[in-house]
Amino acid sequence: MSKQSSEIDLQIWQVVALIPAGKVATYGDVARMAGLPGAARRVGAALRRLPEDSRIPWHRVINAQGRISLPEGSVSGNTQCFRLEAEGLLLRNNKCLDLEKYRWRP
DNA sequence: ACCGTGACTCTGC
DNA sequence: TGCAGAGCCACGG
Repeated sequence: MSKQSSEIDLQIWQVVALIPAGKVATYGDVARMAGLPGAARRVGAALRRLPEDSRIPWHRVINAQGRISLPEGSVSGNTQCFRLEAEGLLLRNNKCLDLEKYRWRP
């Protein structure tokens, strides 16, 4: 891994770390707040590189449709779903949540 | 430097 | 509501 790419990952992780419990942000939001407007895909890549034991609340990052972008049934996907519910977020139809209600607006 | 890739997003049919 | 297409950005081979 190059030093610069790690810098961007750190930037993204720092933004994600700011999302309060009970709130969520979309990949696009995180990218914009990290100074990388339009680089939503880059955010996903950064989260994928997070260490397994990281305390960064990566589960609070969802897609623009209010749904979990991880494959349904995957270990990480279930973990994200579980953690969101643990924070009191209601998943409509068991997979969709109300962005208007839970979206983090700094 | 070129090209394929992806935990994305928006538009249109 | 669902899916395909086309932008999108940065990375890695």
